Amino acid sequence: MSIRLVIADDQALVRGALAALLGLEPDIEVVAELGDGTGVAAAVVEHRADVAMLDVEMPGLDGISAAAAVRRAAPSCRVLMVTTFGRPGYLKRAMQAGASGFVVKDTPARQLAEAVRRVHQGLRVVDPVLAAESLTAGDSPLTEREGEVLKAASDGGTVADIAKSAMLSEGTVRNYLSAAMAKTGGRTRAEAARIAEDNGWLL
Amino acid sequence: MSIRLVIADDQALVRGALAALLGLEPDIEVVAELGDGTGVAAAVVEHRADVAMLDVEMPGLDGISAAAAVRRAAPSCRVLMVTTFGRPGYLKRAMQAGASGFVVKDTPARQLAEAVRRVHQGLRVVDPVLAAESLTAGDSPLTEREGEVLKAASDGGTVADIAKSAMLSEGTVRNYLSAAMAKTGGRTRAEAARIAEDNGWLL
DNA sequence: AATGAGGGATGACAAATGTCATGCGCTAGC
DNA sequence: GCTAGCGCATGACATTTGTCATCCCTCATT
Repeated sequence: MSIRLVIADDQALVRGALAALLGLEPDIEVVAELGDGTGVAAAVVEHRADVAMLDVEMPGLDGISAAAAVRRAAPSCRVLMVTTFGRPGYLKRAMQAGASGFVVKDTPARQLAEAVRRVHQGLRVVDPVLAAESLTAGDSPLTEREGEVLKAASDGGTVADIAKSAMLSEGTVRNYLSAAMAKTGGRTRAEAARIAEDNGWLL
Repeated sequence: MSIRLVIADDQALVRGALAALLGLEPDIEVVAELGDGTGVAAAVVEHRADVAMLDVEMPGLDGISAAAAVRRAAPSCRVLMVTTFGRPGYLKRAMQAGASGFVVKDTPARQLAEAVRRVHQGLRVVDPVLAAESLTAGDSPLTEREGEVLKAASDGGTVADIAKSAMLSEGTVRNYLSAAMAKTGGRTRAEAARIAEDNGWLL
């Protein structure tokens, strides 16, 4: 009985290539390919998938939320996250969302099928380096609002822009940015945003 | 006689998956896989490759420079760029560096093998949407120094940081940033950096 | 020889940003 | 019932940015 696998990744080329790679394995069957997170849970149910392989960065519903949706809709289906960026915060939140495994896209291709099998057997698959990082830097020190404001700041607008988009006064925005800078250790809002981004604290 | 292909992409999983996908084609033979740009030209020569498939974003030598190196070392080898980001400036510079094709990673997987074949036959393969964009926004309006400074600014440091890293006075840095903001249309240096980045003007 | 573009710099000024103290209301924990 | 933390806001203040005029030097074009 082969493992029924659903693959979601926004880059069609990568998605197709991963499907081709895993389709070569005799014990794995790719039953669905998706380009965003919105339809994943439904596809898992429809195809009675055993494992869902999800990218974290996706348009529509992000991989973390999609993982949670899958767990709710089909508790027997395991989730394996596959991501470009090995961000501590992503790992932590993926696990909290019910993922069983977390691999970065620069692990050797040979290990991928093995990761799928392990996850299918109920084991956890986590990059050890990332797991260690996640222990020290995993939790976001930012409050929800601080995160929101910092995220709004990350594409370079002025305080006035951020205030408008977050429905806050300019002074409040500056206060949140100041707090975020203190907590992240950044000396400008841009630096703070970059640090938070790298740690997977934004989304 | 099958097409001898060299693949370079920094993400091992993607690289392996692409190799698997293309390896399924009867007329394509993957003769080498690289994780960065530095060894590409040598590998092309060593394996007498017909086509080199290069990612733009790579550690060490970036894909554009690697393309130029390949053309110098083996003029008969065609270059197909494969990239995550469809940035007009990348396309333009890739073509100037001697690439024959440019596809983004969210084109359907089926078309990839076809793109390789077309490139091998001496045809050009370019996403039409991107080609159009490249006509309007392709050329960087920034001077070399402006680009350098903007790039240095893009990870969020202060003017003092940038001045130190570029060996310039703070006033000069501010002048360059000001010029870059005027040319890109950004209202802050962060926005200018984002715009330049999106257009493929930095690197 | 003159022109213009780019690299580099200074100084002055206005606007934006970052810091801090302070205030109020709300909710959760002790 | 008190305290602490968070959301939200003001106002004042010092710094940092961004803008502009102006200068010098070099190199390529005309």
